[in-house]
Amino acid sequence: MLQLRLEVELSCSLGGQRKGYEVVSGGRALRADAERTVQTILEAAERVLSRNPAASMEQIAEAAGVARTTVHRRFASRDALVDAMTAWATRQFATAVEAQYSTTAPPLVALYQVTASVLRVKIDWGFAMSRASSADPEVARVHADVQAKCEQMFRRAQETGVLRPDVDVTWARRVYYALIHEAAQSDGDDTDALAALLVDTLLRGVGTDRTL
Amino acid sequence: MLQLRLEVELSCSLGGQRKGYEVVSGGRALRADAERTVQTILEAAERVLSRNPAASMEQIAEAAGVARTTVHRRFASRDALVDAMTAWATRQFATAVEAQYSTTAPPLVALYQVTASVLRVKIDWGFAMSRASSADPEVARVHADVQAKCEQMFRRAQETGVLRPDVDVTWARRVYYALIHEAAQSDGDDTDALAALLVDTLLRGVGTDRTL
DNA sequence: CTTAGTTGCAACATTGGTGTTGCATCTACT
DNA sequence: AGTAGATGCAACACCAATGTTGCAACTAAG
Repeated sequence: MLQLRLEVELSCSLGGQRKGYEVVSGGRALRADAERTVQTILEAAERVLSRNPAASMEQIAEAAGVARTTVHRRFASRDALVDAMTAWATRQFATAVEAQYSTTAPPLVALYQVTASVLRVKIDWGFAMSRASSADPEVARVHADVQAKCEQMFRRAQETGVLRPDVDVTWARRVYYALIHEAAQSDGDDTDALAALLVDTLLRGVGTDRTL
Repeated sequence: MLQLRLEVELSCSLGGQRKGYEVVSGGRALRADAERTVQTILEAAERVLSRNPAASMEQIAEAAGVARTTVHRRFASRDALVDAMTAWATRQFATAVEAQYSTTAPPLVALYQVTASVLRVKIDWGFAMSRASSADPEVARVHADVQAKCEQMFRRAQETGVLRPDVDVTWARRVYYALIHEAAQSDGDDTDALAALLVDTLLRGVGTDRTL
């Protein structure tokens, strides 16, 4: 809880916007309990929508333990709610990447650390993060930015001789994203082990060396 | 067109059911032009729903170039339409696998051929195929069946020394599926090259041999 | 304590999608 | 050519989800 509020302010200063989520109230500060309610709703929405993207506001409200009217009081519309989720998740995502990404660390170390960090976010905010093509230009910018960073990292890995020189960097990134998506569906909670498995698979594949 | 009808009959004999799609007409044979309309609708639905899963019947009908009422005449409900798509795609899928799968061919050859074959179906029927958890038990059976075949193939590959003995077969299959999903999003039409790239990535990864 | 903010509840209006029907027109098949 | 089947169109009923409002009860914060 405390951590969440911290992240809000952190990301607000990063994003340069007043509030991450689109609340109905046109800019007035929310009382502490209301702020908590907003978070509860966002988390419930993620939980419900990741299972059923067509779920109704009623189901989301129920999962959050609030009345449907409360949801509508905090989010102007269904779209606004989803946009808020996307914005929130995107900021978590950006924070996770920025905390681990480094152009100076050895590519392999950077890759492993970023992977573990991103996996944690992806597991909790899978639905919201899958909406990279959002109406919010800020969200699009962050995703494009991270994607660029990712390919840059792979290029550097290629120069260092970690990645094969004959593989297309874009393809490598797509494979990486696909593996993250798949790994995030796992049930265990050991994200470090998961990240290790993921990176190992990404680099070595599942075959023996003498293959082909 | 001709090929489509052929496949229908082929799969009907395989599946053991009267009709693949759930038409409204309770069992009467459709006139040839109506049969074509059904196909057109299924293809349009796939095209539209793969872009927007929440698209309306109106949009589907428009994409198919028919009136909305016609869609409702052929499919009892929205669910029935989607189920029909799933059933159809699943049969294409099963056919593609069965045509290429072999327990006698070298695992690597089998893997490559199945991949290319499945990719072709997946590119055209991505939405319908993503609905593996269908109400239709036949669909679930086929998917479970293919999945089992897949893991069996990987086990065999492990025994032959093509797959590393320390990788979990289930994980290998999940990675394989994830790569197919990702590769199917590509735009080019050279499925053979795509399959080659996919299998190469699956087995060798994107890293150099000396990695780790 | 006081007040402004928050919430639940009940009731309501609205809307977009779904599914149905009747009829006129057209067409595949015999 | 004749007929059963297929389609388009307009009109309708229906419903579930969305979004709104007023009010009473509660509570965080000064």
